[in-house]
Amino acid sequence: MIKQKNEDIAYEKIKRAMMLKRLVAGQRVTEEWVGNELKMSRTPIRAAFNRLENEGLMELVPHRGAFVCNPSDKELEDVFNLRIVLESYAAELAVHQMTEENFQEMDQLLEEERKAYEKKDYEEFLRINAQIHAYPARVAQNKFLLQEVEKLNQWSDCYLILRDNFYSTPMNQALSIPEHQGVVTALKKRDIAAAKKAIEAHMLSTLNDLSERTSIFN
Amino acid sequence: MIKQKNEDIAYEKIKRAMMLKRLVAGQRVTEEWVGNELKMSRTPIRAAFNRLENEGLMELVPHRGAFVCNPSDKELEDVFNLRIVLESYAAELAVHQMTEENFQEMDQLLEEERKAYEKKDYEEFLRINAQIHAYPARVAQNKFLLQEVEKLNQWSDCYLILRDNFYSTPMNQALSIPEHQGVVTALKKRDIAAAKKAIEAHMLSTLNDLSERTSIFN
DNA sequence: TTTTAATAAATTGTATACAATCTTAATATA
DNA sequence: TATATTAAGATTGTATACAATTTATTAAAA
Repeated sequence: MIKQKNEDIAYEKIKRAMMLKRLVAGQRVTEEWVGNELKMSRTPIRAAFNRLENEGLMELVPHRGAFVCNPSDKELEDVFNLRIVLESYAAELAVHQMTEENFQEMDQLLEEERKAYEKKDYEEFLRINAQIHAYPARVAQNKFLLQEVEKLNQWSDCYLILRDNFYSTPMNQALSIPEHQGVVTALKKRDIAAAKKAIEAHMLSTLNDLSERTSIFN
Repeated sequence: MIKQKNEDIAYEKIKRAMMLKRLVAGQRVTEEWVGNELKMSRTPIRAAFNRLENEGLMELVPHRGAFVCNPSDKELEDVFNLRIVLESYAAELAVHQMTEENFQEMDQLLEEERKAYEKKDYEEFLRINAQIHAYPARVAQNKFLLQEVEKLNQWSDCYLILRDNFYSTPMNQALSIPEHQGVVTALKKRDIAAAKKAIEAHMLSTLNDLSERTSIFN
């Protein structure tokens, strides 16, 4: 059992606070305040802030404080479009490398996703969702690609939640299960065109759902 | 004039030391040692190390030290292939947004690149090279895409230099000038297929040159 | 009243001291 | 000699004190 560093714990807890909306978009937080909340000194908090800034989840303003990111519609669109490009590329690389074992693992992830949905365990659902999206990049074994796919996925989760748009209702999760299934089916057929189409459709479906929810009448 | 933070200065200087091969691939460096060299305390050095690790230029091993990255052939290939994907996508987004002014700016960058080559100012050459590669992503105004394109470009530079493969001789720089020209020409014609082809060809030409130089007989 | 200047407060940026952890070397034991 | 144990050293990880910088407040002047 390796002991986790405080700066890692701080990073995780701040991100989780965003996911649970205990920190809201645009909110100002200071190193001292978070340090008191987490009962740590400012040193590890500072390291965590830097990491979060680098990942686009916080904005650091010198001598003023740190701010939880407040993503615009444009930024969300940009991220989703980039995810389409990267995950499609990952699928292209992976499609001829996937073994029977890989397909079994993907099926199991889909199964676990379904269970998490039924249990209404949204944090678990998001965790598995991230694994599914990153799976082709993992098979492709391009670590730079994998890192970026995982990072953008995390961005998406935080952004959507901070904007109150997603996973607040379980409806959207229900939809994504068959869409994930569709991607896996295409990969099994080694049909890269179909896989890309399914990835793009799934990503846009998520994004569109978002646009609807953004309406003030929802 | 905004005063730069020590952690930013440290970050820049460490990266520059890599570019000038004062730090070599795999070399071990400690926070204390770098702090003494740069006449700073460990605090800003530590922040710089974290940033460099996040960008893949260093590897941090708890309680053992930090190591300058030692990229493998596979990693270099992976990065260049990813750059093809991202810069092609950027070109696709930018191709119909580029104005006459944009084209003039690109031409000017090409001109400056030529001058830097003639002056044998390699640091300047690399700086302009980075601007040229990032230009379409900048026009596309997807800040996530731009950030990633710039980051991968920097990786490439450091990796190539750490492996003694590039820009040690001016030959490779001479080659890339007409290749850059080719990309710009295609963009001017709004010919996205040609632009993508030119981008891919340029990237692979750089990578191939690398493979040749990797031979122990060179 | 509005603008300007000076001062105080808040916050980050940095240095330093100390604690925890890992590595290495020395020592003891089989 | 080989292996296990222990201790010492080196290095990062964390807390804290202080410096530098920015913002907010107050007071003064126009």
